[in-house]
Amino acid sequence: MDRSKVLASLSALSNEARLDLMRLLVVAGDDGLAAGKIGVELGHSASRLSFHLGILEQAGLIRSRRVARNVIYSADLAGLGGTISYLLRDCCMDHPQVHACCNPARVDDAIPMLSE
Amino acid sequence: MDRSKVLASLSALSNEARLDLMRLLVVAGDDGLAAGKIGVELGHSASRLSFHLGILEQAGLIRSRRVARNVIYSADLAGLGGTISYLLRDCCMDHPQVHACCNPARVDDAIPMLSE
DNA sequence: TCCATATCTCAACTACTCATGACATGTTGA
DNA sequence: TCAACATGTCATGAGTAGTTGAGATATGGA
Repeated sequence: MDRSKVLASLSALSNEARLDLMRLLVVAGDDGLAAGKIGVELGHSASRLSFHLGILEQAGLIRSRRVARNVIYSADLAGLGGTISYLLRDCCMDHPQVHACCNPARVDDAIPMLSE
Repeated sequence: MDRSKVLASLSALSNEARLDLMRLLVVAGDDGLAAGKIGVELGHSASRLSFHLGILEQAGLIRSRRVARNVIYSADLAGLGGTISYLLRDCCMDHPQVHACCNPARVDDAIPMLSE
């Protein structure tokens, strides 16, 4: 995953509406959700929703497919994972203290830290 | 870690200059680096550097301390870890496919995925 | 005290982000 | 074919981010 893509992903995730969108789509799983249903769920106008979905899709964090008259959106877990992975490896240099946070099963191996 | 803090962290990280800063400070370790040295290393003007350091510090991703006439900056690994942890847990709902990416030692346990 | 060094703050400007409403496009069923 | 529905695109305007250069503040040594 290249740097500009990671920057786009982080920028996409740094917005409350889009963070809500991501969570909703992760929960929805591979089946995804129709745009209209998402709008109702989150209380966004169609154009606002379309704007944010477009940013997430361009960042490679979600995917879309047309089914009849609906457009179904679903989370792209590889994109999400790739972004987090980049942060851990290329930005945090795989520092054990940072790694400990995302690997609950192995926290004891690492330096004591970060519970908030 | 609360949501607004995570949003601030993600926003802070979604900028090339600040991502460079973070990496530099993670590598520098607990000793940290003086602002002047960082500026030389990354080729930023003093005011530009101060601006970005301020954003990272406000987001809880770095810390500063004054030593003589220098201000020494160092990475706040707990802040960084907390942000990544939030993404994994509250946004990705601890999905195994996303988790796999940040736990090289246990990738085999998870669904095959994301190498790019 | 005075000067050089290190860093921060401020104003001004450009560029970008985001929300809104109007309109366009594409799809389905009568 | 036409109306209703689902979604996307566009123009606009407010607000915010980022860069620059000038100047302010703080520190240490002569």
